[in-house]
Amino acid sequence: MAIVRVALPVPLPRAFDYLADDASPADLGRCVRVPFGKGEKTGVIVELPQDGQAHPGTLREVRAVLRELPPLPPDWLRLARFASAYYQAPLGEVVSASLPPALRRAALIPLRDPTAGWPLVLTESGRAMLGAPGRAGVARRILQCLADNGPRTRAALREQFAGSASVGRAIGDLLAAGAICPVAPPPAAPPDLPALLAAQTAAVGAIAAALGGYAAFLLHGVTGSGKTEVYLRLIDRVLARGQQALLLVPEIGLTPQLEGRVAQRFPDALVVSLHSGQSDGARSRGFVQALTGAADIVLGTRLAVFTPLPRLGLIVVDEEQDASFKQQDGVRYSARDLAVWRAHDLGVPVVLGSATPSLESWQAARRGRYRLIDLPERALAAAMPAVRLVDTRRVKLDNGLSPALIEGLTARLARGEQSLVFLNRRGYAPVLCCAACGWVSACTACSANRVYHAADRRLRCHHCGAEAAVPQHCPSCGNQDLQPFGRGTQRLEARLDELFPSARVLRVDRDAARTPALWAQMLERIHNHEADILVGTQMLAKGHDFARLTLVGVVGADASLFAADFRAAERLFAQLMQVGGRSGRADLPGEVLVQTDYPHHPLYQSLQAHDYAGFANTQLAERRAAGFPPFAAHAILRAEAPQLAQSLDFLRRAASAAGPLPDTVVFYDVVPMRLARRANLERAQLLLESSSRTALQALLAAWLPQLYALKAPRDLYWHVEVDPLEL
DNA sequence: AGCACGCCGACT
DNA sequence: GTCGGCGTGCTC
Repeated sequence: MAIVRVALPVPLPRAFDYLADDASPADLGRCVRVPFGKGEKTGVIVELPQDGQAHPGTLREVRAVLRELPPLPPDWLRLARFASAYYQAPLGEVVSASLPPALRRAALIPLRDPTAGWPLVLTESGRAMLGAPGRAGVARRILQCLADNGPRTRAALREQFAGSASVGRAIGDLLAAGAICPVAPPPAAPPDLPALLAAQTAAVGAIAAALGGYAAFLLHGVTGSGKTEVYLRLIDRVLARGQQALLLVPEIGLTPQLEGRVAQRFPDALVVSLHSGQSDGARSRGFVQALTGAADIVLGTRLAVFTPLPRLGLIVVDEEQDASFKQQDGVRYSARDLAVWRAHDLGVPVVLGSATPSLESWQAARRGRYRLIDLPERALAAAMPAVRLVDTRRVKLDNGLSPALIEGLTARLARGEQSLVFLNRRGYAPVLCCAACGWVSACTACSANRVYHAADRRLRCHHCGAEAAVPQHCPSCGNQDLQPFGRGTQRLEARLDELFPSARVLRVDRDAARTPALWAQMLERIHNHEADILVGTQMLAKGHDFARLTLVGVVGADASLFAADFRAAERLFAQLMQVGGRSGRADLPGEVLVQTDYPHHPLYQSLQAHDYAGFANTQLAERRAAGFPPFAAHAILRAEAPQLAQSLDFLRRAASAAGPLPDTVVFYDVVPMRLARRANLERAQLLLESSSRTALQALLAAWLPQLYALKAPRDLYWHVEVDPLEL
């Protein structure tokens, strides 16, 4: 009787052994259903131990092995193992975080839909995971129609299939699977007609020459320099070699155009999208298509780095500096770093693309660990936008708007062009105050203030989501005079409406674009020029081409200039470059107005000169002097509990459990977190720093078992984060 | 994480 | 006399 070692989705730092009468080495990487405690769980066979190990005679038997799907390939298991070891997370947790939810829960009764050719797996509830037969039928007809007539939008498909009851849901499936596009794709620039820039050609050549072996490239190209075109050309080469390509993007929901562009560019390839916003079925289908090798291109967010790809030939990480590549709960991995490891492990090239690379990647390029490729010019003859710094110390601001910005907006309106006012703070005002007694709209569950939302007259905590109606009078002293303090997008929107009564002002933030449908609708309105002035946050900064947008006004950027976080400047620079890049992308020249009290600050000076390298090198010098990443490695142990004392106590005991420290590793003091209380939990942390990543890893590996052994209250949660982005 | 077992307060 | 609080311990 063979023994299999199974990784299970439980927060225990070990795998579990089971008996399996017919298991063979071919079952390594297969999903299994096993008894666990009182119940049953689905896991993955990660090893076939030769002996019975520590539990002879006490092993229970595997209930079922899913043999109808190919096993997860060995390189996938290596990746999961590495992530587990590096991020100090149980292998079972990594494995279950990598599997689509439906596959994790699947009762492992495989079927095959002979007509669609899609493997189906029945879930426990009896629902077919990859779409019920009725829906699959409709979906097939839609796909056939697409094949016959070329890409269609959702609206066009609705019209064509009017009367079919399940067409809406089938379209939803297809959208979620990335087979069709929610927004009409922009007319593709004919790939050969404005010919490629010389720099693009060189980039494609250099990277393509490396196909077939490991090489890491940092593709540094300003917004609009044509990085995407380089990726597409490379993918083309990869497909020609009979291989699969993996393209990781920050937030796929924000860039539906890319899905359309990829699908349109490779009509004969199977393009699969993977992101957390998808339905179970769609995600599972994409995962299975990748695993079987049916998918040619996988386009996905951070979780897609774990997609099994038997023919993988190239990994691309677009906007590699983006913080959303870092998983912030559960297994706290960096998809970008795992992508590099995976490429190295598999012997394929990896391309990290960015206009403003992370300082980690920039330093790696300076040291020659990554090969730097520059795309210095904007493609399509569009010039870089002119950046103007508006000194706000000597001018009177109108609700935060400088005369220069108001003038700029007026001029754009007169010319029929679009403007964007960027303010990274949603709501009307960040806090409501009582003028008489000093009461502020504090959150009862967090150490933060609740934001005043004028649109629905609510006070809302942006950290825990708690909300309440705006009080009629001060809850503390009864005074009726409650003042909004500070500025958010809603307040700017209101003022712009007053200032420009004839303009169509459109606010685009997470509140206004709550759902994907609303967001898509807003994008459509912007593209159709049904808005003159956009007021937006972050959301609007990423990867959108708005042809008639020629002015970007930046308001309130100074706030992050002197923030305590040592990465604040890096993030601000990237954000401003990114949002500035929205200006003037087509034939119209663009302008960026940055309002600031510190026009001579080096960050703004570099921004004005479009000098990323200058900024990055200055920052790196400071980081080196301070002994911060990338010249040191960080890890954080965090604890949260109802009482701060419990969290602090746990961390102090954890620190002593580590015993005497090697002199390469420093433990900082146990401190409450910056936002100490969140959702009624008191949080504290312990920062570890080392000049040697290896030493830090060794210490963590030895320390973790001690942490698991520590006694802690039932309601205390702790986790380790390796390479944290925020301290 | 679930889910047991296991000892101390307010109820039919 | 029981139902139920959550403290401690285990899951191949």
